[in-house]
Amino acid sequence: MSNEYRRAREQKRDALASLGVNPYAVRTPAREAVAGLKSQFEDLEAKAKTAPVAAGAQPEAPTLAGRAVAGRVLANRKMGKAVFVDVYDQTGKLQVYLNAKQVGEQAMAVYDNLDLGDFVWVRGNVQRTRTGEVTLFATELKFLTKALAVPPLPREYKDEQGNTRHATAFADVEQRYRQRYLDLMVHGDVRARFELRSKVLQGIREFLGQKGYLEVETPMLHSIPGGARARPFITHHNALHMNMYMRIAPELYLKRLLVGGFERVFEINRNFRNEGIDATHNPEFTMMELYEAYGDYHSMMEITEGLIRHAARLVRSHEKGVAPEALAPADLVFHWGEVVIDLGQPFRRARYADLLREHAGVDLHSRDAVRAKAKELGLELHDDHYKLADQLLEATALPKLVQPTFVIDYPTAICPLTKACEDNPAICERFELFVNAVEFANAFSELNEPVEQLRRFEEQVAMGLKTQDVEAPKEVDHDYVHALEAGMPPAGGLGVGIDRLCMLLTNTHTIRDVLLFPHMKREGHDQAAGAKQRARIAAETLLEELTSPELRRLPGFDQLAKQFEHLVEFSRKLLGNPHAEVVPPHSK
RNA sequence: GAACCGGUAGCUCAAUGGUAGAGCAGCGGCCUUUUAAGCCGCGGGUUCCGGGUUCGAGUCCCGGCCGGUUCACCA
Repeated sequence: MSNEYRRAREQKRDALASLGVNPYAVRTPAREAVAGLKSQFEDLEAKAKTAPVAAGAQPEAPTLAGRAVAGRVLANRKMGKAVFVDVYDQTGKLQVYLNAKQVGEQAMAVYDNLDLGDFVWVRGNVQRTRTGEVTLFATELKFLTKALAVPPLPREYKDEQGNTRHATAFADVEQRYRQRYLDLMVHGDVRARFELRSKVLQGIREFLGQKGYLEVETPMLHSIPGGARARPFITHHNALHMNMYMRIAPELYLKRLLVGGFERVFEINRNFRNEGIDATHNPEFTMMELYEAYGDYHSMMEITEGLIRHAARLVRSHEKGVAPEALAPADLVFHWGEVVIDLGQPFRRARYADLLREHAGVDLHSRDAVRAKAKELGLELHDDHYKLADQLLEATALPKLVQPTFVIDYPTAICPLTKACEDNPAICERFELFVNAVEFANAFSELNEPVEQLRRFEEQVAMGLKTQDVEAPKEVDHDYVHALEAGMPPAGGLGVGIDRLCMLLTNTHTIRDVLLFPHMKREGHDQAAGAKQRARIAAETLLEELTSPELRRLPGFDQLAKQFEHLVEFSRKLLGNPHAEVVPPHSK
């Protein structure tokens, strides 16, 4: 039985309590980080080696006396009355030697109730053992926390050639995502990747801060979803009696700030899109968006390049343990799966229409040529000419874009928020950055003409209604148009997918590996249970709506209410007679 | 949404249709500088779930759940 393990640990927990030891200690005495302690010891050794020794005198073994560390015990080697345990903290592993003579009988009684996975604090003298391991010889032991579950054990060892090897522990990909805490506990490389992710974010904030950008937070709950083309998550605000949408993009709010007088703003936060999950998509993903008054898509290209390069520097500097200034140009070469990406080189710029001509052999504006080529390639034939052209570009040119490439000058027809080029209204000032065919950034010279913006919004809504497009906006954000009427300076705007950037900079091939807690289907929750849950929420929502006075006043309400009585009755049966769950919340 | 692959002890993995095993971890014992410590002994299983075929199913068949990969869709 799996309970066997837990039972043994519970018994030890109780044994600790009867020894007068709190198995979940409240306070931890002062301590040092393992890595710092180890390097201090090595410095001491280096000094001892060069220090002159008096003739005939025995050189003393270098010792750091009375030092303490705290961490999780993940290995236990018992050697008669001597014991070696490996204590891990965030910075590394330290071997600890325990012996009744030095640490005392009481502490050894505590040790007897120690399991792998428990947390301890130890104080003692740091020395090297005869086998060469830096070791803390404990004189004090304090028990900190009992782990009732058995941890998966890290297996790191030296092979015959003396190389450090890792044996697989906790290899089930699914469980590693679901129980990321165990994955992190066991896999140092996973922790390292998330440290690098933090560096990427730090790098971006640093870079933008230096350029005078203000970091802001705009709403995550929107009453009208906008700023991108995507299906939103819908939620409901009880007190306000209104539906709300998890934001699909912060764009329209950030541009309101330009109207308000901020000239450089950025936001790093999640966007939510109700779409499928795969190697490059998670329902919530982190986006950096910035807006620069008096900028345009040219200034956005410069800042994109600078930003990515700066983040890359910080990542490499952290990996190599050297200052960013000390990095060589070759350090900005990143291996990403099969390909090698040089982020030190200036990014290529290529016109949309030129790429289409080069790789598909067609003119962007020629309906017949685009359609014929798409047909030839067996693409789904979209009615909309420029959408079809976009698919054609995606199928032909994008896979060829391995090194960072700004694809510039998009057709205006597929860019509702972008300013058209002055000399050609069919083309607009937008770019997307591709690396190895993956979209990394999207930017444009922002459309700031209220009348034109309203026209495009209305066209989108009308088109969406006509084509039953679930992703098309359902409503025009009139307040945004009002904001533009108040006057927004010419501006450049940029969005960078942070998760994908982290994938590139950490040589990772699925977005789940750069997300601490990627979304997964619920376990042990079958379709029937899921359907019941949804039905209950639907019933509750409807019941709440029925209590609203506005609805009661509408003609036909009585009939609706009567019909609903039946629905409630059936619901009760269906949901297993949970009376309490289907009683109208405000019914009187 | 489709195809393929996978799910066995706490962890990593075995097991031609024929009594479900090993290493680590656990429990008991020996060992005072080990390090994937070692040695002796002992426990440990809803083989993802539900059906079916069979004298007999971890294994074969059908359905379902969860995951991975590729494709499609999406941006």
